[in-house]
Amino acid sequence: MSADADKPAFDVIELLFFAYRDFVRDPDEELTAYGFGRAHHRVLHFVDRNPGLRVTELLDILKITKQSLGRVLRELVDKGFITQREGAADRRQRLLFVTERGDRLARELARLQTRRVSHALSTLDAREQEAVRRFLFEIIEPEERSKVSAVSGAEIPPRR
Amino acid sequence: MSADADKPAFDVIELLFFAYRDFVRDPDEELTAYGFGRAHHRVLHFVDRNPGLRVTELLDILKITKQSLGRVLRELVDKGFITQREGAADRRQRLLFVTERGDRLARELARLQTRRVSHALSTLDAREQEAVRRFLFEIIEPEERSKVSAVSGAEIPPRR
DNA sequence: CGAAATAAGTCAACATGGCTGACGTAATTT
DNA sequence: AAATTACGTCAGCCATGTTGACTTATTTCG
Repeated sequence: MSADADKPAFDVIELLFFAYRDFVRDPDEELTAYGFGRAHHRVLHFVDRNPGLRVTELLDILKITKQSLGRVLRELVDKGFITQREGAADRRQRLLFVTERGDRLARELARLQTRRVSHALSTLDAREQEAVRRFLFEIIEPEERSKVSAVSGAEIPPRR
Repeated sequence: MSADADKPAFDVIELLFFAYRDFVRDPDEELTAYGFGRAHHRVLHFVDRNPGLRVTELLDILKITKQSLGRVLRELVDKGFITQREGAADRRQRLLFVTERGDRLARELARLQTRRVSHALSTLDAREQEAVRRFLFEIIEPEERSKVSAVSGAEIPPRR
C-alpha cells in the first residue's frame, strides 16, 4: 500500500495543525469588530447555509452542549444576525434563519476563507482537487459522514 | 482555471471544519486520563518532534503568548513529561526535551491521529497524496511556510 | 384521554486555554 | 556599563467549553 499505516504520519498531522490554525485566522480578526468569536462564526455559517435549521440539528453538527450554543445563539439573535421562527408542523421547534445582516456577515467571512482555499486548490488539477475533498471526508468519523453529506453541499466522489 | 476564486468554496470550508473536529477527538479523550488538554498535546508533540526546542521557537509555532504556554509547560514539567536543560552556547535558554514518559504519550497520541490520517490517505494514489500535502501547505500563511518546512518533516513538492 | 417523550430554554457553577499588562532575573550583546 | 534578549511569573479578564438540575410547551403513544 502507498500509506504505511504504522509509521507515524507526522507530516500530515502537522500540516493539518498549521493549515487549520491559519484557516480560522482571517475570520477571527473580522469577528472581533462585531464582538463575536469563532463560536458565533460556526453558528452563523451553518444557519446561513441551512435556512430553517432546527436547534437539535445544529447541536449535532457542532458537537457542543445546548448551554454553550444557547449563549452564542442569544447574542446573535439579540444583535440581529439570526431570527427564530416557530416550526409549522411542530410548534415546539424554533427554526433558525439568518437576517439580511446575518447573511452579509456570513458571506463576508466565507469570502475570506474561500480566498485562502481557492488559492490552495488552484495549485492542483481537477482530479487532485477531488482527492483533497475525499481525503478530508475520510478523516471524518464514519458514522458522521452521511450527516455531513446531508448538511453540506460537498459531493464526495467514491474511492477509486 | 479549475477553481472559481469568486464562488464560495463552501464544500471545502465545511470539510475542513468537520475533518479537524474529528481529527482532534481521539487525542482529546486520551488526554483527559492524564489531566491534560489539547494545549498540552500540542506542546508535547512539537517538543517530541524537535528535541532541544527553545521556548521562543515554540511560542512562534503555536502563536500563543508566553503566559499561556507557561501554564501548560509547567504542568508538563511537574508531571514529568518534559524536562528543561540550560543551553550550552547560550545559558539563558531552557531547551525543551521530552522524558521517556513524555515520548511514550506523544507517540501514543500520534498513533491515534496516524490511524485516522493513514486511512484517509489510503483512499488516494501517490500523486493524490502529494496533492493533499500541497493543498494543506498552500493554506498556510505565506510567511509561515518556510518555518513550517523547517520545523516539520513535511516535504512539499513544488506546484506543478 | 392521560402519560411519556421531545424541543427548547435557563440558572448556576466550573474548567480550559486564550489574552493584556506589569515586573523580575540572569545572561548576552553592543 | 548599558541595552537587549530569553525566560518566568503574578494578577486579572474573556471566550467557550463542561455538568447538573429544572421549566415550559408541545407532540406522541399506549
